[in-house]
Amino acid sequence: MEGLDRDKINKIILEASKGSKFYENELKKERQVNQRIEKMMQQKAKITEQQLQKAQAEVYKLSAELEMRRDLSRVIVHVDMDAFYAAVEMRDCPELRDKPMAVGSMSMLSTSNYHARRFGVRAAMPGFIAKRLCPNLVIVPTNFDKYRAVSSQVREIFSDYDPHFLPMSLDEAYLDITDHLEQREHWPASRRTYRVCSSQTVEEREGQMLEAEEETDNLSPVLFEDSPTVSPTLPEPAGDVIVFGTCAEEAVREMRFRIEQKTTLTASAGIAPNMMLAKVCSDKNKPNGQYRIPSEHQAVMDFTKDLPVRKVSGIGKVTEKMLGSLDITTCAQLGQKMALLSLLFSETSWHHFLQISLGLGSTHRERDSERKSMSTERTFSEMSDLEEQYALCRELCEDLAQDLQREGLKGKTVTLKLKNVDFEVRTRAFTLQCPVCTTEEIFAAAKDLLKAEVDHVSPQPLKLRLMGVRVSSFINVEEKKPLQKSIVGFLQAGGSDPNHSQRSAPVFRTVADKSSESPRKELSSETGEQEDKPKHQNRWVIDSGGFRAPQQQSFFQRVQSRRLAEESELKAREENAQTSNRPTDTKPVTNADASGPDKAADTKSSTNQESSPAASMPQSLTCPVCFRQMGTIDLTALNRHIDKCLSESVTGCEKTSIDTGQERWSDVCEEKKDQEEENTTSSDSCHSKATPSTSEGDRALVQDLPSKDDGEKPSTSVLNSVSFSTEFGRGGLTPSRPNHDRNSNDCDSHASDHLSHESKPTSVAPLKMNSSNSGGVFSQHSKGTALTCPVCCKPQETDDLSLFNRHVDVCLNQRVLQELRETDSPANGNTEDPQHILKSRGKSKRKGSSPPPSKKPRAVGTRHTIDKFFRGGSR
DNA sequence: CCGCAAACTGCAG
DNA sequence: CTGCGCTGCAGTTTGCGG
Repeated sequence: MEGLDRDKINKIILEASKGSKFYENELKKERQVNQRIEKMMQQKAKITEQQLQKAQAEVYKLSAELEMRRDLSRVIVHVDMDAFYAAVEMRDCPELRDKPMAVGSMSMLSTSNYHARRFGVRAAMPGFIAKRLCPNLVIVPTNFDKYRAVSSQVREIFSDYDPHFLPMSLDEAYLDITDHLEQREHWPASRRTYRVCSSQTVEEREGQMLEAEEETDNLSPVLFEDSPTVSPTLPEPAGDVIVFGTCAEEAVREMRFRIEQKTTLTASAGIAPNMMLAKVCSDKNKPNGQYRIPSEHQAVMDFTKDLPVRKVSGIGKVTEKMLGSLDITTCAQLGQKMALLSLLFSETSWHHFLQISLGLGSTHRERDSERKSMSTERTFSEMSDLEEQYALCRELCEDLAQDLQREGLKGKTVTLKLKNVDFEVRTRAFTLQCPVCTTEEIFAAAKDLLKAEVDHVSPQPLKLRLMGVRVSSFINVEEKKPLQKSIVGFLQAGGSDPNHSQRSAPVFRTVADKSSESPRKELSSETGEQEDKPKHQNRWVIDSGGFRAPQQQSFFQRVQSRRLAEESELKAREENAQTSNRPTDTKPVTNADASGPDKAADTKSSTNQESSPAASMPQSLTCPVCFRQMGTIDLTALNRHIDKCLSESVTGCEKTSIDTGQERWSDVCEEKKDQEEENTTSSDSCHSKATPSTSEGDRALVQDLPSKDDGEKPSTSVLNSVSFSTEFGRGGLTPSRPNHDRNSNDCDSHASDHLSHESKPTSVAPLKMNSSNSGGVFSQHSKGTALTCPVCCKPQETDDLSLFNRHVDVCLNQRVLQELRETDSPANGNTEDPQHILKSRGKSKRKGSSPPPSKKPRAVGTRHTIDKFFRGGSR
């Protein structure tokens, strides 16, 4: 069988890249790394024997501590599908089976089959280079829908062994099978018996068998050195029955067998006492093999001893090189040089190194982390035209805004990323006063950043090959929980209405992500605890079945929630794609449109802080009564709108007819939409559009209000209702309610966040209610059933749950307003500057989550910090 | 000195 | 014939202002 040797491969790759801009940049990066190493060596030269001894003592101490905490009680499995994308494509297209093929494009490959790997064709290699290595290479475009489908099949099997398994990607997951093994011990053989019933024909299976043998012959023997106990990888002829044992190896073998039966794809697995080792193990007998490190101290140390550091997840090319310059290539050497490393690297880094050298890793999941940023970027052929660049920037903002809104996120920091034709990357960031999520808001910031960069290089034009936009610093959604619990009682009282309680009482559940109801159904075991989510992301959602209070999750439980969220997100996306035409009120109206002429002048005239994107960027206001996003900062318009809302509240709920409300709103939106469309034609016009006229008196009122320019407290002279609305809207605490998006129930948490400050427990209810996909609260009702509002107890003439929920919102918010009017005057703290609240909150969050800054000069980025490992541990 | 934001880097999949 | 991705996280460095 043909193939290429390593030298030849390297030579071809070099020749293909040499002289290119990319290559030049690579060389430049390499020189930078070398400089880093040089600096490190200089430091090393200065280290005294005494320092080293002291450091050694510290290392010993920490090692002992870590050793004491070593947990060998868990059996962790890392499963990795073999050449996943390629394998799926080969399965579905038999002609590809005996050809070298890869999945991806001419510019980048995602993966390649084992056939192609013999030519040096690898993942993350550009297709055109792969073609030089292997001219016969077939490149198949990616088909993620297909991979997702297969992935979910595989995950179903995973959940039989660990319902809380942790998926890392479509083709990879960690499982904790400790509990499974305990149960399995007592299982009768019949429960571990599987019949080989493949949909494949015998010939097909034989063909596969041949291929497997073929590959085995051609690949390095080390790669295929299987664990002693591993049984033949391919199923026996049809009709046969396989009985798997009860030990860990047998359980994993059974799992792999089932995967292959179900998908005809093979997987590799690693079994070890922690995730770090399991991951390394899964690679050991790839493809279609498994390897186990027994849960014994000596076995772990034996394995770790000769393990190349590069094999460990988190040690990349640069770290490998830096360690290599200190003569460290294996984990044993890593351990021997820990004292030195502790003097040369940051605390975070050397702690990580120490863990690796001891063969330690996490044995359970850290708490589910929330998303920290969202971005989109695009590579293209050289672009120097300014107009084009701005247009692209806007396009990216648009895409990003859509994604943000889909997840109900708003962030304060906008980052622009640029890569020029020389592959030099620059990022420019700006942090706004208020969190944003709409196209116009993001673009307003991004275009200023772009302009700054254009100015910076002028008179030369910016020659770009990539542009990206990122939003981060999402508003804190924590600290809302107690209140959310308190709403339960309230809602239950309301929910006792026969109309929706008779079938099955509405149930509150906490979910990690808003839209996770549907996928949950697919899961095999539906125990209560497994659905409960960690505190910090509790959201109440109605479901059928019975009331469940939130509980702390243990171990891998959170993982499942994350997976559910992922899956549901996928679903949501698909749904979104199908319903491309949104109602007119969906698009949050742009801010730039709404900014008055004075604003425009502001941005253009000055260069100080005031003209920064934050200052020039108007924020969107949200009506505190009906919670609709105004899409404008025109306070006059908002006031008028609130007046209407309030006057309706006085006359009673039934008057706040959902229908009329919507009509009115869509009228407003039509207006705004027109403006927006006009504006999109020219990026410069963004600041030049004034909102619909305002009277002089109104204008005065507006100017009295706090602006993001000063961030001061609102003037006490403003009308009650206005200061209220300002607090809600400007502070970013009110959920922006994209009433358009059926999938978004998003921002409820933010609202309760706000209300928690107000100490108005009962008032929070409605926000939680409009969450679920189907419209929220009473998603249980059957078609045609009349719905009765739990607040005003009036039957609603609508079948549409989202409308109904909105009505409930309105009712409840009117209650809130009433209560606030009765008990709170602006003087007793309700007018506290929302900016201030946000800011202090942001602070406290960061404090909790970020490790102390390191003082060490040279450090390597490490993915897993020791803090993280400890967090889940006994400390 | 601290805290923060910005800019940049490394890493994984 | 050309020609090296996208997303997200975490960590480090630097400069600023209190």
